[in-house]
Amino acid sequence: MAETDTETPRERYRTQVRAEIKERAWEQIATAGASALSLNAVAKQIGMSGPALYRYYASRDELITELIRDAYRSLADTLRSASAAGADLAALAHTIRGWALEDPQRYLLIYGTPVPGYHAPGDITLISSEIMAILLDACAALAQDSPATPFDAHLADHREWANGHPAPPAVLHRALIFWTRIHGVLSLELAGHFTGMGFDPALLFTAELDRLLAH
Amino acid sequence: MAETDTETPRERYRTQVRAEIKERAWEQIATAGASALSLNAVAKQIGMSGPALYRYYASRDELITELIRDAYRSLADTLRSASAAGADLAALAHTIRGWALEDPQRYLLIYGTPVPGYHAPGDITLISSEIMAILLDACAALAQDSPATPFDAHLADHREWANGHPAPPAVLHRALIFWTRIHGVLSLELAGHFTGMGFDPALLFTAELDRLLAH
DNA sequence: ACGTGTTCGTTAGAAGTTATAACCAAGCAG
DNA sequence: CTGCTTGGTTATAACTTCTAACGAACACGT
Repeated sequence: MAETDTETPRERYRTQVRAEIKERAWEQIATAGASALSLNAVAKQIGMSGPALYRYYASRDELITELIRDAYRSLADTLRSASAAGADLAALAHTIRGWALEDPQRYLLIYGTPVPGYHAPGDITLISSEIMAILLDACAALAQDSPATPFDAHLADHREWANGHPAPPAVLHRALIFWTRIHGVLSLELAGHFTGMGFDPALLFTAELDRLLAH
Repeated sequence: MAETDTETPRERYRTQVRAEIKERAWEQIATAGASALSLNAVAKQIGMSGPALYRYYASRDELITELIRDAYRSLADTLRSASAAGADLAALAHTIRGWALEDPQRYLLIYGTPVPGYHAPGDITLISSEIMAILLDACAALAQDSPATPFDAHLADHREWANGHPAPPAVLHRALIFWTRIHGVLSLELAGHFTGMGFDPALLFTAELDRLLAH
């Protein structure tokens, strides 16, 4: 392990502390949710008192934004490496579910209820479109003959979000419903709305995935 | 308007104040989300100072639970009256969407990210199953020939959640995917994940609904 | 090797929050 | 009219985020 050594010890220390802060923050979020994240508690767990933490993050919101960014980054990386390993759309779906179950609050931090005023910084929407690009590729690789719907026509005129991806409207449509259906089952499962209903959420998930791939 | 007059003026006043508290609480939630609901702010808006509010709700959580209950109640009532007016599954879907867009935070309060520890009291799950019953009825009314899936077989053995509804497994399955798909599109729309993508969420919603009804 | 200046941590404090305790006034009943 | 229940008040405790002021430790240029 050599180089990238233009790091002063000060900078090394700083990034390490920032990492530990995020570490502890994730622990809190995992057990109590993002709304219960307390900077004070994080600071005390690390062993420094309260306001010291503001040397590393300007505000609670900035820390949370960083966590959201990391979560997106993690999902994008996971999907990209799965895709590079030859995963098809079905495999990607299971990859997403596995990633979500690994840390439900991390998924919910991204796709859960946002605070009404919040606007993600630009680089985050960039990662989000990286994810979308992977999904679009996987959908495009799937040769399928869906009848053209009115919404397909609408998408032909509104494809900015595809970021120049050359897929035909039907593929764009497929990527969207892949997203919404996966999220529909997954978010209800993670939010606990299936608990006590008796059936196995995993089976519902794969059943829904099968339907998506069938038609 | 007569009777049910076994109400003492004290009780009348009490229920009226409780109603106003909820009123103001909804206003706050609608603009800033449930996590930003402040009992103090609500109390001041009503004109009484802070702790007076604890005569009416034992805690912030109790107030929020009551709001969740009211939200469920409102959705169930809306669906029931729509159903009574002859609405089919498609109409119910649009009813749900209309209800959600009317006050997005109200929908998200029910189906959004929960706090990890939270368990809804029994009477709320009761309302929830009332909603499910309406959906099951609407799905049962729709004669459809879906090929039996493995998940259908699983549902045949795990139908407790249907609360004794006599629908066959395929109908149970249809009700579930109706729920998850509607929620998938709707929650992403309400959370703002479609903003800036260019297409019209309403068209995606109806397209997804059409697919659901087609197969 | 020695100032100097940036950085990091501390404590103090302001302005919030939920929630409890103690107290007082007003309403309702015997 | 006496008293009890109820609804409001203020004071306080224990939190929260976040700013300010100060001190110490470190890195760097001379």
